[in-house]
Amino acid sequence: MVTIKEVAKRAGVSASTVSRTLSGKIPVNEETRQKVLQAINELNYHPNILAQGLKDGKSKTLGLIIPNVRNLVFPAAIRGIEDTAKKHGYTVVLCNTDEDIDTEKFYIDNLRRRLIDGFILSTARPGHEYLLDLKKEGFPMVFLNRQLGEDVDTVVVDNFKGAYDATKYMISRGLKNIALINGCMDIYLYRQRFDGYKKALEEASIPLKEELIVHEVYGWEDGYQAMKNLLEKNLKIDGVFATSDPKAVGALRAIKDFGLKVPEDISVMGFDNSDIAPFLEPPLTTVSQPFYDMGVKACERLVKIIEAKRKPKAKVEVLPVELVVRKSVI
Amino acid sequence: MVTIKEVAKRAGVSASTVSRTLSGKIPVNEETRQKVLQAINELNYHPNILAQGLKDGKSKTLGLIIPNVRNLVFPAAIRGIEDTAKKHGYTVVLCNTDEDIDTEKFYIDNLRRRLIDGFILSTARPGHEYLLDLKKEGFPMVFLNRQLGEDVDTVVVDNFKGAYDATKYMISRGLKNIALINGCMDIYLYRQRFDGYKKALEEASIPLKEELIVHEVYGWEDGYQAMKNLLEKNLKIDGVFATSDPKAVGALRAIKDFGLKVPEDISVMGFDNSDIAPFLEPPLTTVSQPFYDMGVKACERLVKIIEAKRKPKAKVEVLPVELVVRKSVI
DNA sequence: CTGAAAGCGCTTACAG
DNA sequence: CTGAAAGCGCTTACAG
Repeated sequence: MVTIKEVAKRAGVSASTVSRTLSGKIPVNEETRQKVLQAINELNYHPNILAQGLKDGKSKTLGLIIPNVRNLVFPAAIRGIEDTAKKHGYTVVLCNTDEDIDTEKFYIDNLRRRLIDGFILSTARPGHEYLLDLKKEGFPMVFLNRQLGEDVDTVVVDNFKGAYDATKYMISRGLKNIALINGCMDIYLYRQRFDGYKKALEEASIPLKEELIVHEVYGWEDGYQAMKNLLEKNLKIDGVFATSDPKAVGALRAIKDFGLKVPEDISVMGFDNSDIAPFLEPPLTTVSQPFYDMGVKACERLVKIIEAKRKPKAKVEVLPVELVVRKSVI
Repeated sequence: MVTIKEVAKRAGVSASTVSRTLSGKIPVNEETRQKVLQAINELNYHPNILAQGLKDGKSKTLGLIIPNVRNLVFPAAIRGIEDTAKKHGYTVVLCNTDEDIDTEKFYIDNLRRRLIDGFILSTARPGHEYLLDLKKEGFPMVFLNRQLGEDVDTVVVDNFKGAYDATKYMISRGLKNIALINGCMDIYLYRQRFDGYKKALEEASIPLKEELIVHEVYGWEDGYQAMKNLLEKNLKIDGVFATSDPKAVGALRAIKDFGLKVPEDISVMGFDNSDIAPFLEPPLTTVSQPFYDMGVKACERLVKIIEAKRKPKAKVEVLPVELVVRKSVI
């Protein structure tokens, strides 16, 4: 690669001058500026971004830490982040942790050694409080989808309302025995979704039935298993609210494999509105999360924090969700 | 962050000695080695990876360039790449090009300025021959899924055989009027899949019907549209081979929306065996590609090239595919 | 075996 | 406005 020295030589100036005409922050005589620009062009010079950053410890790189790209919800968010990062001259490193805290720590440590400028994390949950210290150290960071208090910038969705609306809708359709297939209760968003579900039942004076509720379900396979178990218990169930689309996909399959019809026998409600939802059979009624936008917002925020002279106060941004009615609820 | 100087000071040695005990390539007196190690521990020192690389122009970073993470086929491959990169101490930067060559060039240029050590690209097609020059320059690079001649290391799947087996299977099930919903013919893998389809028909003495073939279809929406058009023409069709799962997903939906049944009225064959395939309705019969493994293989190969003293000769690795029979073909 | 020096490719006070 | 020097955090010939 062509270096600044070669450009300097060709233009007959010092490296400092080349650097200055490039940065534009310090005035350079128009005539020499032209000479430098010409040399840059002739040599097709592109400054080494890493070397540029060495001095002030920046790398123009962002770390994105998620549980697993293979989870349906992430690709859209990743796209939002990546598109936004690109716009601001940043590059993004993708890290999968499988929810393992040691892997997460490994990545954080590793990326810091690469002078990473900031992190977007979708892995926050109890036990990950050390992230708050990182933040206190002044390290730029935003939480996406997951949250852990108010001290870190966060982009989430109104999970309570989403679940509440979803459940209320199911009730309005005459459903009375609505099972819940939920995720880990120590992840805040699943607790909120659980609360939304409870609240809607409560308002309709429908008693909560413990035997219809299953937590700690993760992904399609698990969703399939959870639904199957529920079905085999021969409980009275006319609907199931799966608090994520993957779980709904699994539940759908289990219900059909059990010989029942959706939504005639059992209605299914999802949460996410992932790309696949309209193509499922029946097309999935679900709660839409603006994943791409969440990615954009999170990334915009992170860049703002990184580039701010004075760090802004953390804020939790709650984006709206929307019930998308298709055919899986009667 | 703690620097090498601070460690040197604490251990009462020079920075050189710290560097040497860390690299282990040059002998250090056991006693001083211990002192250094202790200082490193006490200060919790982690060398700056970027600074380490500046000297020899390495960054321990890989660039992964794909059309779009939102395409169902990529997440698994990304996981394979990322897991493998991690194992070798590399980090991976994800770039989406939407098949736009200028975006691709932008990324390549940008990443080179970051001393990227090599690329994995899933975007090769006619018009991207400039990549071959990059390779000739000695730049480490491997193609994944897509190929462009024999001069670049490539990891692909036996696309011809996959399509041939798929079509042959459909024929063996008694299907005679098998439509083809295919991708861009200038992408080699789609040409191969087309060839496999043709060959199977030929062997069964079934004439190729141009009106049953549609190329240039990309993704679910497009797949839906293509199938709809086919259906509206009132052609005799008893099966459709969609050369990717997303297209199959769209076709499935279109057939059902048209009031027909799969597979009773029309059989559907996919290609990919993406995670969603078993959960579709009916569960999709398709050709399985080992995406995760392909990612692993591509990354292993890239690391090998990067770290080799003498660059090995390029080789095209063709992994086997497998027909996965489920319920969408009669 | 070990230290001082030079260098990787930049940027930025410091002089002038 | 411009150049020479110092420095970012490392590594690696070069001496000893």
